[in-house]
Amino acid sequence: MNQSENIFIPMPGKRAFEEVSSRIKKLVFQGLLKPGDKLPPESDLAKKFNVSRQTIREALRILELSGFIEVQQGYGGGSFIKDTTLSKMGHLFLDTIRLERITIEELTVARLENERAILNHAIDSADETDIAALRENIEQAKKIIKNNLMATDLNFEFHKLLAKATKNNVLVILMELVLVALSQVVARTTPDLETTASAIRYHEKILQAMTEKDRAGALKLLEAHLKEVQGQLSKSPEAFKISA
Amino acid sequence: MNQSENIFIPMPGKRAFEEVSSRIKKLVFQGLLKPGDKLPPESDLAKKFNVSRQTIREALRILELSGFIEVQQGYGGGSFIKDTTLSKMGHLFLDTIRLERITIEELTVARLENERAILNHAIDSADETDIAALRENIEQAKKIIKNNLMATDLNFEFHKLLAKATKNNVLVILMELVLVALSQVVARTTPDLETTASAIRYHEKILQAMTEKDRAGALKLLEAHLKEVQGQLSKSPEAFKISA
DNA sequence: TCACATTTGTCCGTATGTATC
DNA sequence: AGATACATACGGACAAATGTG
Repeated sequence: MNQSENIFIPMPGKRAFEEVSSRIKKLVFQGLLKPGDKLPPESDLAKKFNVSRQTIREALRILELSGFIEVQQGYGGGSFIKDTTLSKMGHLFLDTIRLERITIEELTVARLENERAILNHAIDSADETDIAALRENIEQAKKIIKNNLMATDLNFEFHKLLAKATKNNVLVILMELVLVALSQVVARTTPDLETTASAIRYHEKILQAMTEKDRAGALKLLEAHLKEVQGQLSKSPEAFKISA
Repeated sequence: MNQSENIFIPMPGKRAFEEVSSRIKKLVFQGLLKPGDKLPPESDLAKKFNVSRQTIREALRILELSGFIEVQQGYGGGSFIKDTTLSKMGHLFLDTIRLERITIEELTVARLENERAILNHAIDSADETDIAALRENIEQAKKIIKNNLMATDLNFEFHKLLAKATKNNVLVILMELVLVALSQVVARTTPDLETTASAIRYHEKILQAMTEKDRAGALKLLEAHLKEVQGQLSKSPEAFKISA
C-alpha cells in the first residue's frame, strides 16, 4: 500500500467503495499484496483513499465476501490478505442450489460425470506424490474407522486429491464446488459407520486399479462407489431446505 | 418484511450486519421475498432491525454481491430482490482463475469434459422445446453472420441451451461458470468471422446428429468443434492477466 | 488481576448526489 | 424548475474485542 494511492479520483458511475475494493483487488492480482499481509487500519485506509471510514468498511465487506481478506477484531487485529475465494464460491454455490431447488439426484449425476472425467485424466497424469497422498489418505481413514469414528472429511478429501492429480485446476474447482454442496447434505444424514467403511474399501480398490492403469476397472469401481453413496444420501431428500 | 422483524437479538460471535443479511436471505429462501419485490428504504430497515443505517448498508453490500438484490439510486429506487447468484458466481470464478493462474488449456479440457457429459445426457432428455430453441439459435446466428457481424454471444448461448436440455441444473451451472471465463478470453481475441461461421456449421451438424440420436457422431463433432475453438483461443495466451 | 493500547464494530447526525414526478 | 424519495458519503463518537505490560 504505497503513498501514490493517496490520489483518489472518484469514477463516474462507479461507487466509491467499489473503486476502493477493486483497487485493493488489483494489488492482490499484481502480487503486491500476498496472503498473510495485513492492510492498514480502516482509519488509515480512509485517509489514503481520501474517503470516509464507512466507505472503506463497505469495500472491506466486498473483499471479505469475495475471499480476498479476513478481518479480526481487537489488538493486533485488522484485515489480513487470504485466498479463500474457492471456499466463498462454495457458499454462493449453495445459495444458488437452494434458490434453484436442486435435487440430490441432479447433484449426484453432475458429480459422477465430473469424477469420471477426473479419474480418466488422473490415471494418466498422477505422479508418485499424488499416489502417495491418496494412499496416506486411505491409511488415515482406516485408522479412524477402527476406533469406530466417522471418517467423512477424509473420504471427501480422497476425491479432492483425485482431482488434484489431474493437474487441472479447473477440474479441481468444479469438483470442490460439487463436494461442498454434497458435504452439506451429508452433514444432515444420520452417520453410518458401515457406509463410511465401505467407501474406504472402494477408495482402496480404485487406487489399486489406478496404479495398474486399469482404466475400465477403475471407472466401474467409481460408479459402483458413487451409486452406493447416492443411495445413502437420498434417504434425506430435503437436505437443502432453509437454513440461511 | 413483516412487523415481527422488529425484535433484533444480537447473536454472539456474529456481527450485526451478518445477522441482518442472513435474515433477509432466509426470507428469500422461504419465498416470502420474491424477485421484483422491493425492500424498505435503508432508514426503515434500520428501524425494523433496530440497528444503524451503516450496519444496514454493510448487510446490503453482502446481499448485493451474493446476487440477492440490486440497488438503484434516486426517486423510486431502493433494494430490489433479484436472483443473479449465478452471474455473481461467475465473477468469483474469474477471480479464482486469475489468482490460481489458470491456463486456457486447463479451461478448455474442463469444458470439453463437461460438455461431453452434457451432450450425452441431452441426447436422451432433450424435448421438442429444447430442439426448437437450439434450431432457432442457429437460425438467428446465421442471419447475423450473413451481415458480416459476429455472433459470439449466440454461439455461447447454443452451448447453454444444450446444457439446459439435460434438465440438470447443476450441469447448467457448471457449464455457465466455464463459459463465463471463456467469454472473457474471447472478448480479448481479435474477432474472426470465419471461425464464428465455422462454429455455427458445427452447431448445425451437432443438432442434426442429436435429432438422429447418433451419439457417437455428435460427440465426435463436438470434439472437433471445441478443438477448433481452442486453436483460435490459444492465440491470446495471456487473456486472464490483470484487469480487476 | 488490572489498567492500557489498538483496531474493529456500531451508532448518530448531517450533507450531497441522483432519478422521478 | 422545484419538490420528493431515495442511496451515497462524511465526521465524530463510543462500545466491544483482543491483546500487552
